[in-house]
Amino acid sequence: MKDPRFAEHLAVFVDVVRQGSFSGAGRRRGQTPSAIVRQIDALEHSLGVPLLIRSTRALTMTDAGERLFERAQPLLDQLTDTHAEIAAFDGAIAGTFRLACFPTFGKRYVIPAIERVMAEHPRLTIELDLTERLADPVLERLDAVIRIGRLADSTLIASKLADQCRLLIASPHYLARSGRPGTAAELAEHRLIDKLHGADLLGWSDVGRTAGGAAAIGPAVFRCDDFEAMRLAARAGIGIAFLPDWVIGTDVQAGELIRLPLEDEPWNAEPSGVWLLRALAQPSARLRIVSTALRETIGTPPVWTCG
Amino acid sequence: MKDPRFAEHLAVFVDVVRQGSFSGAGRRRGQTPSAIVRQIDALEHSLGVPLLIRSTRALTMTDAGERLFERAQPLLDQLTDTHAEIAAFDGAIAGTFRLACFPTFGKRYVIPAIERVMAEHPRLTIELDLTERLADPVLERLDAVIRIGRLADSTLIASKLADQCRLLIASPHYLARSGRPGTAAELAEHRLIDKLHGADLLGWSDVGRTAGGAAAIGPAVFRCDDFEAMRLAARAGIGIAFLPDWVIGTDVQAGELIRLPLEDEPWNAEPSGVWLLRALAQPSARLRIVSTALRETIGTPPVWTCG
DNA sequence: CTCCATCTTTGCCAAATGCGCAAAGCCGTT
DNA sequence: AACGGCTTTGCGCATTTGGCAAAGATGGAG
Repeated sequence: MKDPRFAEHLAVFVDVVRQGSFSGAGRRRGQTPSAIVRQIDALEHSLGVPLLIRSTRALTMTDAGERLFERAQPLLDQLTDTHAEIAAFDGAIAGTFRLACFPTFGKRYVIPAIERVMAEHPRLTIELDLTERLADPVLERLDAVIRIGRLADSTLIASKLADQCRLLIASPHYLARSGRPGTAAELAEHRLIDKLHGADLLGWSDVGRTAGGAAAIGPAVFRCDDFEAMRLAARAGIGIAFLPDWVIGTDVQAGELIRLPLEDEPWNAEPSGVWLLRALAQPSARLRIVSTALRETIGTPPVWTCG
Repeated sequence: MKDPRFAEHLAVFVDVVRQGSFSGAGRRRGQTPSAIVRQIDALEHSLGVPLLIRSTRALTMTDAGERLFERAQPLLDQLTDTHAEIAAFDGAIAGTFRLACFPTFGKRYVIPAIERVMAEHPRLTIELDLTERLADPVLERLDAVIRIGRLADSTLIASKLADQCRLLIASPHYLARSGRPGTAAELAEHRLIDKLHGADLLGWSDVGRTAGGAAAIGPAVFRCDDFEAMRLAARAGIGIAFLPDWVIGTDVQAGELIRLPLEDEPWNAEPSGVWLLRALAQPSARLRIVSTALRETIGTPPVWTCG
């Protein structure tokens, strides 16, 4: 075909129509409006007919554009399905797998899992994005992201890697020195370790809220954006921390940190977990292998679980 | 989809399988084997599985490759058909139309036709390749080529623009000075005008062959690769020329050149013509417009026809 | 009516990509 | 063993792509 980039530009065109603007499509794709405009110009030039009638506030399709839009989605779906079908072959795993997750989880569990996968599949390469942000697999062209906590509704497909709980914990010598709180209200008299710029799914507000009445939170004397640092601060006796069990579960098991199960921990009443999220319905062979390795590394029940 | 170039590389993959080698696919596409290899590498990397088992003599597909090959052709056909369907909308003609033809034909008939088309469609742009070569529309990414004479079988789709004949002609004063040959054999005693590096479909050998026995060809005293120059040489009385009627038809009509219909011109026994050839089954809107303009410029019967 | 926010467009330029070239090595045939 | 034609890959260069910034358009809010 004369225009090898036809399918590529077609997908851009569909995004423009769906989003209603070049700017919207650009945000969706992580590109500037000028880049989008140029790709649509290339498509129109290749076809020799205009597809869109533009103004700065309204974008409408021509007859040709409407016809193309009708035809485009099934075509793009078939391309996507075919890509996924072939990518699911696992005779010989190669290529790049891109994953985003929280830094602490990544260092603790993902890297060990991936070490093993790469040993077994030398031609596989990994790009691991350790970030506190909620990465978007579609926008950032990731194969998967690991999300922790409760999931917001989205078009992403989730598979559960493990359960998780959030634990109130302190070191034994902190408790010996400052007393052991018996209720959530008593936390007001204690020194707390807080997350500096945490994601929405973590934070003391859950403890305050589920204990009833006004949040009874004491002063945060140590704030940091890194789970690992918070764990070390807790072990050092700086204060009481509120952390996921995958961060401190093994310290609790070892007696280095003491769990404070105040009021039966209502913040764990609803199920919560560690999830692997992907955009495509059909998992690629790489994703299945990485998923399996993660589950094996995490264990069943997870290695961080406290009785 | 993660790989925007998937469809593009898919088409390359299909060519590689069809041609049986990277080198063959490269020749088909006008690219070097290294460029083809890289595109296949990109495809395999994107899919994460090998598609081809390579050696320097044999290229075989893996299971994944076979499956992809099965799926690819219908997909690529649908893309091509969709492109063609949309390109056939002629609400507003724009884009580039690429055409190749012989220089003399181009200057005499194509440029006047295209002048008119571009006046009517200001957003249309034309790339006109005036060449003595037989241009390949697929390889050179042309919308169409004009071929003259009898057509070799090919996958190209031909529509006839006009009939053509080849004529033996000389100027009146050449004939007055050198005598008028009555048979093909008598040409041996005359001075001839020949084409320097002509294409297969033109040349004195046809005159010699159809007149029976050994070719009775006189000395070529003027050789040139340009039809227009040959026409001017004939008018100047340099010798006898053997040219298509679209080159010298109007000179014969005006009496400036005399047609020599030796032995009922057996070289015109089989039909011959001027053809517009394209690669795609469905003509684009641009092609229809250019085709119509060419027919109108050439006329019915052609303006060059001699009674 | 004015202002503002957000859009599209386009020239310019930097960054990224793709490809040709050339060389090395492989492989089947002669 | 030699040869022809293949694949592969490093390198350099040309081309393409896309971000930036500025200009102008447009609808809604005040």
